[in-house]
Amino acid sequence: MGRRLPPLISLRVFEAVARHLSFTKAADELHVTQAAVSHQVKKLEEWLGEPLFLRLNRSIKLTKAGAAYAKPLTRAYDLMAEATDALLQDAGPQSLSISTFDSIAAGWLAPRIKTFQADYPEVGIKIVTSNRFSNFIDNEIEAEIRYGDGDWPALHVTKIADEQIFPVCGPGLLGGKQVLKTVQEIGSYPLIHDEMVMEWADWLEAAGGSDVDADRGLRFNHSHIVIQAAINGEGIALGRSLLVADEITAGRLIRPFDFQMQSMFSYYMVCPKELADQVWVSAFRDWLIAEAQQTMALYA
Amino acid sequence: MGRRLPPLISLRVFEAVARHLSFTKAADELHVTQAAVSHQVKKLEEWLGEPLFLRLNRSIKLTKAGAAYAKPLTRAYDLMAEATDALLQDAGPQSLSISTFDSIAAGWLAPRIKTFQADYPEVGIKIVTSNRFSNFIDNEIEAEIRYGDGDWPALHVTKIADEQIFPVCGPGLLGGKQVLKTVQEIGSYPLIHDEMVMEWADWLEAAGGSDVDADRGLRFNHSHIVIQAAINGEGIALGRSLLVADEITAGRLIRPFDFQMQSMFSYYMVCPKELADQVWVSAFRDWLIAEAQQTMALYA
DNA sequence: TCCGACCCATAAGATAGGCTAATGATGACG
DNA sequence: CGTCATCATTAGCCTATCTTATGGGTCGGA
Repeated sequence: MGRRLPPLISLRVFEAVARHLSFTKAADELHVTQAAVSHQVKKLEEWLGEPLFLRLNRSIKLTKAGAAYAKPLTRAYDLMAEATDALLQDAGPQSLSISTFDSIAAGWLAPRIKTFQADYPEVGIKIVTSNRFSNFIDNEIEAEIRYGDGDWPALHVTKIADEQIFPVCGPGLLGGKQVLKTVQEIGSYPLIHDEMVMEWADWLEAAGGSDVDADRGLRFNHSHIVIQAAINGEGIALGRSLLVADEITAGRLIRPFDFQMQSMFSYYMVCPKELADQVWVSAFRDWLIAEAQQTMALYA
Repeated sequence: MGRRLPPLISLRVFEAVARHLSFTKAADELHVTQAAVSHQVKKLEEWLGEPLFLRLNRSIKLTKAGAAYAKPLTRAYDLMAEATDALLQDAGPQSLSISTFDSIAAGWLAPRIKTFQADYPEVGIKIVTSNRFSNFIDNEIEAEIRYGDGDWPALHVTKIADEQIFPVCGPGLLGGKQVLKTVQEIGSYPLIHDEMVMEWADWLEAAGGSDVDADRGLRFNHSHIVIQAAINGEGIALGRSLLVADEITAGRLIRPFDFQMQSMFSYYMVCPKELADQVWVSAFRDWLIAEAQQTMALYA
């Protein structure tokens, strides 16, 4: 006879519920829905043949049996978590190297990465910028943030965010006006072209301004420089939602016209398939998704 | 940030492997295949990004990290198991009432049940014999062992064993001979008919002895009495594999002719669906299956 | 007293993770 | 050397788990 243990997932869920005294809060902690928690608790109660919670109108209470049960479980899970942390700490100086393009690194990732570092101080994070995709062969990179169509069959791919394309310019450019009423007014200002994004002509057509002359102005192959030029008041550029978010929030860029068009490309995190579930890699992925969601909320 | 815990199933598997220092033995303990264990260990190692075992040729060794990890895990699972046992013990005098026909209770279940009791001394076991199926309405029965076709849609049904039908008789009946060479020789002895099993005529036809007169002899509606009559040398009866196993083992019955025919009915354990996963109910089910398998191994 | 907010339960359907079966690889042991 | 014992790997199935959507019940505020 081995040990007699209930279904482990149910146990874990029960323990979380017992700590929070709330199905909903436990669901948050475990990143599942309240319904899932309800199921698991019910399952455990049936397995034991014994109710663990009293369901009151707007709250729950542990039964006597439930309270007695929860205490050692909390202790057990603490032990596990401690042991896990200890192992992860000791397992040499862990490092996570992330590769991405300059523009993403400078315009979005670098300003945010410290919050990830704060959550996982034991991981050494290295950001490697490169303007070509990594092949992951030499094992020097664990993960890469890519802008593209998501079709990389040999790798583990997770979409981080879609991207919106819209005009941006320095706040002084419009001479007091904050917004343009018609697309056509864009024609009165110099344009800045970014070879990494769509053509102005395409955007203008989608926005209903195909009669505007789309060829005037400066042309760069680097989004970061485009953004700098726009901030400096050189003209109106097509901004990529993720890359201009901070400049807009800080007021260094404004959106003179609010039509936005979704790019055919998106941001993805990729990594070798065998690293997909590694704890730091997936922690980083979760963090990326959450940060991107927060950034993109600006454009909802 | 909640706790950082690996996939729980992988953890549990790892802990078992670490105790046994064997994937195969751990698989036995956990009632899964060796392949499943291999998968889970691999998964955990990938999650942690750290090997836990050294694979030697015919054995494994914990790595330093693995050994340090296993110890607190064992402690954690012990805590859980203790807490679970305590809860199950305290949760009032637990009882398990099992209903079944007289013949099964007397001929097979009763002589074996003490081994179940020994494994689970804290459960009060009650065997209720009845010659009709329980309706499970009054909640006085948790489970029932049925002989039939398995088609009870409102209940949780698990097959326990198929049944073989074959001739049995007391060892003295054949007057020194231990076996009969042909089916036809059965015609020289009195027959005992059991209304709960198939007709002798059907069995004889299947065995190639349709010319034997199948109507002679005593007729009972109770398998237990049929078996007693056979033991007493009253004639040859058709024995049900499960019910005559002990008598055969003890030498009180012999099989004069070794053709056996599978019954169209089997043994099933049924219980209300909501009790199917309750710990004692499923422990009993597991025990039943194991015992039946052992009994049926006689006839393989 | 009616409405909205908050909680947990339940049903139905989708999905992912775990399991199995089969087979391969490796080295030991007789 | 062949055989056995042990762990690894692959592919596919299946079931437990999760989600979405909904409902019922209660409390508090307008």
